[in-house]
Amino acid sequence: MTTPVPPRDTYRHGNLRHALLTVGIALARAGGPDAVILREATRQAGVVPNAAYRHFADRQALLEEVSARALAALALAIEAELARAPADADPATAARAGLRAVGTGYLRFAQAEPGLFRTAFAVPTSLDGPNAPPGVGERGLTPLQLLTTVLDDMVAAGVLPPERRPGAEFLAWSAVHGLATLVLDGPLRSLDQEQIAAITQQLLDMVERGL
Amino acid sequence: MTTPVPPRDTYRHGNLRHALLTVGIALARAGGPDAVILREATRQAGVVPNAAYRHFADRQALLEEVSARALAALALAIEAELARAPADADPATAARAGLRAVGTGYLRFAQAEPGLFRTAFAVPTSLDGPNAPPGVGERGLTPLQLLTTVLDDMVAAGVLPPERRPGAEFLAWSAVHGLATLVLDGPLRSLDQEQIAAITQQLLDMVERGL
DNA sequence: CAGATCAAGTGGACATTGTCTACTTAGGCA
DNA sequence: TGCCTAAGTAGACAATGTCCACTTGATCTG
Repeated sequence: MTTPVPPRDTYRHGNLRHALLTVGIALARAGGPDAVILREATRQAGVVPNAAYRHFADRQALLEEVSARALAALALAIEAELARAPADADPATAARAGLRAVGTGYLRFAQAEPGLFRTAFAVPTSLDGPNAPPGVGERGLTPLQLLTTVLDDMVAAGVLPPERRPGAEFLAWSAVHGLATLVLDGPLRSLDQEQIAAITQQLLDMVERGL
Repeated sequence: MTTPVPPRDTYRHGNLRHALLTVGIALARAGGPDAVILREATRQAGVVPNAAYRHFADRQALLEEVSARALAALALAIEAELARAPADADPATAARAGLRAVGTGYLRFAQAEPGLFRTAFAVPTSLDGPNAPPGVGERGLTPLQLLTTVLDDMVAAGVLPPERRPGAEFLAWSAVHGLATLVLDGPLRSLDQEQIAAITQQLLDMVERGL
């Protein structure tokens, strides 16, 4: 796995921070958060281990940045699914489709990029709050914000009673995130893609009905 | 953290395997799966690191055993909550209460024992299948089996339409497990116990309505 | 009851990782 | 032209998991 890199001829690397991030993402993609090894990253960047400390306080700092990128990738996947949602004339139908799109995008991403998905949630402080900036997609929204938007649309379309709106994002998120976990690391690990797609629909039915 | 232990006077430890398991559980309790350090366990058992290899193939094997015990603790917590459920005369009400009890017990345990909870799900192959035995509570059932039972009761009581029964355990589980994750490591980390209790009720409402 | 056997512990070693404290190099500004 | 300083390098340390060879002594046999 230690891809050897042609020795630099310049003393300066040029863009080590970016290089470490790129390698870090690749490592996370391939093996999840634990695979983000500082020394391995510097190795692949063609640099001595300590050089990393000029750009990141420690391994944790690198991991947090990588995690933020992973979260951004998730946001992008959700946005893509949202864009694919049928532009129904009926706002109620459209709003419901939006919620399903968010859930579907979330779960698709978890399956397609398990390493990144795990990495996105490996660092506790990377979902909201003060350090949100990097974890966003093209619209500049985090996954949570995308979900929030869709739920607001549902209230506006009269599909979700306003008194049930507060906290609804966490209920929907719990369901979808939980399923992702069970599918990735839990007892549903051995299901094939069709089965997962089926249970995803079932879950989204439950959420839609129950919210 | 390295509690020194009085030096043994016997060459044989007597019950090293059990001792390592006990220490391992304590470590997991205090710091989650990553805190289950093989060397630390042997240290606290008053034994040289390699001695562990007479009882466990490697660190992973120890972790798996500890994980199974953690799962058993979770099963116990659920059973306790189930036992506390009001023995209603109406089977429909009782069945619904059962489902809520399972969810409540699950989430209470996650809050009360975050280290054990994380450890229970740290090893992918410890929920079901061939290696189930150790992960059970007093009734000899795993958490999943407890949930399954409650759902069957709901069908029997006419609270859950039979056609919605297949796969229902994974839907309910997803929701509850997802919330536990969000509360433990996600954006709901900063909620106090009351707020968590409130959102738990909301989530269980959703599940009950949506299943 | 002497002695062999063999599971259970010990000792020492190795590679890997994160991280610390100097030291060196060279890009860009005075 | 020459210095300042950010960016890399060198070398070291402690910790971890794990391997191999050696020792110890409880138990089972002749």
